[in-house]
Amino acid sequence: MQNQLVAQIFRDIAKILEIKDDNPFRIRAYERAAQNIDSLTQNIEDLSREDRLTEIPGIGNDLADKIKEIVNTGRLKFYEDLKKTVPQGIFELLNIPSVGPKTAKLLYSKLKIKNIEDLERAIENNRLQGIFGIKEKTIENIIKGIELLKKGKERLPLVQAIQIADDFINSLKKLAEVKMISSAGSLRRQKETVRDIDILIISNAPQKVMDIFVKLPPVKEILAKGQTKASIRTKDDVQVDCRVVEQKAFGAALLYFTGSKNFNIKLRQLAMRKGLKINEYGVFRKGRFIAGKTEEEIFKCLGMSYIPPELREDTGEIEAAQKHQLPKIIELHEIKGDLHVHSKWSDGGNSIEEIVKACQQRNYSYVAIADHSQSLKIAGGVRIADLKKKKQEIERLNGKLSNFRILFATEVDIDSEGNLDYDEDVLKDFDIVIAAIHSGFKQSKAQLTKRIVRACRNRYVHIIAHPTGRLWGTRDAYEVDMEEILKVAKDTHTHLEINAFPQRLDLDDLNCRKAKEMGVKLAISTDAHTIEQLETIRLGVSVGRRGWLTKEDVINTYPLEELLKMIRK
DNA sequence: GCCGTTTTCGGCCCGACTGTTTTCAGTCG
Repeated sequence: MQNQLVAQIFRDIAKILEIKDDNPFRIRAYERAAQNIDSLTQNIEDLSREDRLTEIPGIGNDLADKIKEIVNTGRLKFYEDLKKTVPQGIFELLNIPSVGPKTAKLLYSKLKIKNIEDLERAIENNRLQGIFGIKEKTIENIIKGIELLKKGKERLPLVQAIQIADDFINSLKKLAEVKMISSAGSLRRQKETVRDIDILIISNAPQKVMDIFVKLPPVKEILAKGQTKASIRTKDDVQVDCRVVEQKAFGAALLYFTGSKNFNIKLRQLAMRKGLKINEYGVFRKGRFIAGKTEEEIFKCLGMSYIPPELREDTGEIEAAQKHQLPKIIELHEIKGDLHVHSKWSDGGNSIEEIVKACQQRNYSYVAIADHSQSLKIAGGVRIADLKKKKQEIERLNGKLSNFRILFATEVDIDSEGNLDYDEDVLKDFDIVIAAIHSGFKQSKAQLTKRIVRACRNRYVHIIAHPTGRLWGTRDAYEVDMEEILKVAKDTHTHLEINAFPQRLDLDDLNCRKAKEMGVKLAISTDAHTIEQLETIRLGVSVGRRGWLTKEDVINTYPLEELLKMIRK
């Protein structure tokens, strides 16, 4: 899969062209191409071979030829020549907040600064003073920017971002001046990680709201503060942007502030062709305000269906909405049960009875108690001798329940060869068998793929849990051939899991979409080890929504009887 | 460099905030 390589080369080209002060539209063309290739669900090699590259939005004849060259030879002459025209490492400067292409170029042309180390030395030796266009404040901002970059603040996992945003929103919505408040940006789009937090407020007293916002307890530093917009940095170094508009612009502002950037550009272009102008204050025809209070009315006046925030990435949703062919993506309330919950029988914190109660409170009609298998001793894997007792307990509890069913399940370990940790005559007794890899992550891509494929081929395995094994901040996804796994999953009628555990969220949105296209149905499960964690199901649903899944694509939206029929191999 | 329900050429989203060059360029989202 060379998609990433191609996207990276195009991104680098865009940066070089930026420094060279090339045509900004040409630069954006490379950036847009890179982004669209990144969100592609197909292999770019396949598209190249089939001569279908120009079907990718933002790819014309020129870029198609460049992609072909990369795919066929692993390199691009244009890129290599271009690289020679700027000093190596100068892109590094663009990573510093407040330093853009103009400043980077200035620093190089005047002082021969070509990386961060050079820049730091120049600042120490007061060599920046006296450069045309650079004064005290700019130097200060560069120093701050370098500091920030060095802290290496990565993107924030969604679950943490939600927490921080909620803290701000809860403090602000108490104010009499705040009429309405909403998160926006990538948080509202429910991206798995976000870079900063965006908050939109409706108020008639913007200045007052701003004053209070920048003085809230978590605020460490004010980055910018104007009439209607302010940015701060929290004590944990998270940037929070706040924007205040008046009520009649709420929808327009929410739309603009939610993004994504490419989505906004596409939508505004489309409006332009209809003789309309969209900005964050509304939709205008010949300068006259015609819509803006709600997002719904804006989509309507563009002649398209409402696009949920999770889909706003310019990956085909706009075209689908114009034809009124957007799928009706899954909603939280459509989940009828959790298919991956751990109990005290292995390393979970709650008894089956407690789990059932919590699930009933969530209006579920079933839950699969999927404890670890025997070899996973560190996680209290259930010995074969104890399985019978566990099953008896479940049967006893089921006897007392009406309108709810506990499923006897296991999360059986896949060993380094792809063998399962229980024999088939044990597996056949479970209502649901989930198979998962818990060790040997460093094996080759081929071997890891083979292990999962073998598990899929087992006639008792219904679901593959957390198929790429990533643990956010701890472990990268292990490398597997997802295409191959999806093919086998389809052939063997096996389902893949979206694991809603906040550090996993895997399968990710892109692979979900790919799974759907290939006809593989998914399960959205929490892998909860305590009943509190059942709540994380909403994160899993968000991943599914971003992956264009409808309730029909997700097996645990079906009533119990249908579910059991559906998973039969 | 892409793209077309005005266009195969001539456009390309739009605005806030900051710092510095007193009318605007640079950066950001």
